[in-house]
Amino acid sequence: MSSATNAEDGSTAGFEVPDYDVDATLGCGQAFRWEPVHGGWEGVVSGRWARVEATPIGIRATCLGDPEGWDWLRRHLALDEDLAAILETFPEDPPMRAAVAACRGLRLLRQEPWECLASFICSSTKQIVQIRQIVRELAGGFGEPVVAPADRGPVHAFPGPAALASAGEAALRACRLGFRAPYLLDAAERVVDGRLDLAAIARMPTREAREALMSVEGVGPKVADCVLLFAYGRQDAFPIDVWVRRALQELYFPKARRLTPERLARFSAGHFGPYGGYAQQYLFHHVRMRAGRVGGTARAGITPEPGSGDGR
DNA sequence: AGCCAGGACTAAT
DNA sequence: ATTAGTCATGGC
Repeated sequence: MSSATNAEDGSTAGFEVPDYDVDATLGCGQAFRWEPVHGGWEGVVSGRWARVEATPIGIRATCLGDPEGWDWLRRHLALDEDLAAILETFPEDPPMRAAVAACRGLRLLRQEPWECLASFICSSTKQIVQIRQIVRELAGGFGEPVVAPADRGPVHAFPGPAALASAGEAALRACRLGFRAPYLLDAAERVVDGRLDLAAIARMPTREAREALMSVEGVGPKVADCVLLFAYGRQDAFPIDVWVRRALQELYFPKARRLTPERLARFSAGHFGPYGGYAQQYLFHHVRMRAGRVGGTARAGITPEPGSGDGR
């Protein structure tokens, strides 16, 4: 930390961080509660409202109340991660190089497991803007109020499993969850009654942790990998969604007719190295930016389609 | 109006 | 062990 100021009702601190792209990190679809406000990003971390802005040498953060050393935010934002060392492990191929060139400074967050699991249960066959909407409604409906600047309107923490378990399926469906409502309910009930121990998962080998997560209804391989990667720091976990699947096919298997999920998973695990999940997020964000799906509406005619010949 | 979305589940081969 | 149908909902 290079500087800090403390007012009666809030604190601001500057952090020197090389290669930190705030927009890419908070807007790339790994987390759903950070929102762009007045040139910065605002969200709720560990029950606290926080604002983050990019500076020439790193980031500036603001919170209300006692920041208590900022470890909660430093950990969430992964400020201590050696990004350069991670990027060096990426494979030296043209698609990977292009992705890193396009969004260097993107970092994986360290999210709270329950919020991450619940959010990605809501994510299946939903657009990111809709996921953000669902998560916002869940927080507003069932989350604890959080102290925030008065002009922001009411801000709520993401609701804990007990709050969602007691909400009932109908109330969850009212948040536009659709068929995912019973899935989220199942997850909440498992955490509440102990069948799913989110703290124990942190200590499990990745394979075992993945199985434990997939015991929840509505949690398949992709959602489990997202939680392993975004919340549990298993940076070799490689979520394959429709965007990543298309990117892999177009960029690495332009001739292949169709590849089974198992074959793509095997290729990814072998090709992208110990930080494959990190590489995956670079590919994901790169193709979505290229398609105009980040920070606005899609531009006509650029949406990637299989066989459109953009890859090489 | 029709297609698609950071999928997973189920039933039928 | 693979494959199609189904599930809500909203953006484009």
